[in-house]
Amino acid sequence: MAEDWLDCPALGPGWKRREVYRKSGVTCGRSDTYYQSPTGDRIRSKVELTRYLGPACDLSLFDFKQGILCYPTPKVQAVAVPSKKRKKSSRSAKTRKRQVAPQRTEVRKEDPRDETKADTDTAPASFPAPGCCENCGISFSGDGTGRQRLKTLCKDCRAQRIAFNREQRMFKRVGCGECAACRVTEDCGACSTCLLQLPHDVASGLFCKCERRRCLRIVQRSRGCGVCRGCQTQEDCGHCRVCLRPPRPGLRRQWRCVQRRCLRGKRGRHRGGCDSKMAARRHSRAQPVPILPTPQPPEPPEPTELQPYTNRRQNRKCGACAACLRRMDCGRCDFCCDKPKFGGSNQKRQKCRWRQCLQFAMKRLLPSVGSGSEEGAGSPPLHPRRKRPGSARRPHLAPTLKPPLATRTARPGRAQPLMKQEAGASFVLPPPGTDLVFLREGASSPVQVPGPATASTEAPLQAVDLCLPPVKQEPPDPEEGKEENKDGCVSESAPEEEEAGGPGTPVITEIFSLGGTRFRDTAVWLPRSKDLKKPGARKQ
DNA sequence: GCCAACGTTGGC
DNA sequence: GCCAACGTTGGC
Repeated sequence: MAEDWLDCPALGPGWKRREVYRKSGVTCGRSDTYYQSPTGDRIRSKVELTRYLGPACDLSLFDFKQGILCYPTPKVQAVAVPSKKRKKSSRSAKTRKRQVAPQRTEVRKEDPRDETKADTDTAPASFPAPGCCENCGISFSGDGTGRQRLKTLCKDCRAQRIAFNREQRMFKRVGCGECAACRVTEDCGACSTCLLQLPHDVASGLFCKCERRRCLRIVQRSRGCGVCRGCQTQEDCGHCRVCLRPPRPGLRRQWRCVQRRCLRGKRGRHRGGCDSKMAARRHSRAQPVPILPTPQPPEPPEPTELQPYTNRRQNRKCGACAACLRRMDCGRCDFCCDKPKFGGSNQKRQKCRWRQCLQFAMKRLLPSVGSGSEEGAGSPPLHPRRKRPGSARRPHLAPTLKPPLATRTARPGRAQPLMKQEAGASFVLPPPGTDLVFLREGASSPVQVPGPATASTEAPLQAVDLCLPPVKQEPPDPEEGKEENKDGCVSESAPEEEEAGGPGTPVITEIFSLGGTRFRDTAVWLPRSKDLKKPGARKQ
């Protein structure tokens, strides 16, 4: 990837340009031109470039597609080039940039202020000295990679890390083929995976193998590899953002010093597992596994298809639910805030949470829900923005569409059957300006608004008006109890992750969007929804 | 497993 | 040309 970037002297030193030809789709062959600033920012259009450089830069002579100046007058040179050169050393350029994108929080390492002040609030303190590899410590010059997390590694270490990760994924998918576990050919029939009859979807990368057949070469994260620089560091550095972070009252989690985090992965995996959840499940299996009372065999996953756009892209819109019918971005959710039109930095690039199709989200969560019975589920979208005649299904489903998601995330016996029962009817449109989420009493999860008949006749449904701005009310730290309380291990996650999914995120869509795998969060806010009908009830 | 980041593509 | 947002990937 980095090899594709070519210097673009027209914009000044450090600017790079890349031309990418679309390899598939209806626009196959079309080329897109991207630029990369000396600080690593990606620019996709002339508008963005103008926005990036600020109004002082006159780009009228700059041919964005070609990356050249039509008239190499000193005007553009005088403005564009020096301004970018100064960007590293002057404050004005950066200030200008922030005026354009006020929410941009990325901190560029070249800012000399970073060198003079220990700005651990903004600067990623995990970065070693500028230009030094986090792993081996050698100094290296950036090669233009856009990945922030890879920027801390030199080329060799990065390649090593990526190769290692790929290998681990492969082990998770198909195993090494050599270890004892991989040589086991039959399921044990007694582990939780076998008992739950989770689909053994090896080909799609799902980790639903019988626990005794999981590759032994999968590295467990919670221990560390023990050999990398991070693992071998014995003492906290005392100056990273974790060490400098003042203790927060009530926050039980402890963070591992940035300099002591494993740089590879973790070693010494438990037998047959790759993550803490699996480990927890195995731990709970220490006692003889009781014979479950005839577990309900999961319904065979039906084909979960909204209308695909293309071979590669899938239509995520049913066109009928309230979210699909919503025309305007809320402008408040995190995805909206990320959008350039709202002043964001365009990093997440996701649809407004309030506009993310509920039907699609349901299907992602519960693939068997409403299939075939709901317009939008098996029929073409009502308002297909992206249609692709004759498009074929993807060869395999996207990871978030895979069946075990439901069995993994849904609360067994409660939410899933309920949602199965109710999906399939059309949605009730909320009154203009409002978004309604219906909650069935006793349900462990929010239920999409069912059809009018169901909604009106089937008591007791409760409508919770989430009038905009639908702001998550003081969400309990989802991190707490998620990692820390599981085993008391010191988490390696960065402190800022606590603020993930910050305020302003619509509750319902946060659960359903982005993979729709936050069912666990329903446990967090469900009681709150109950509280709504019981004023005075204790807030969780 | 989950999420953030971002490459990529559809369509206006 | 530009934007919206889908889909993949690296990291935690």
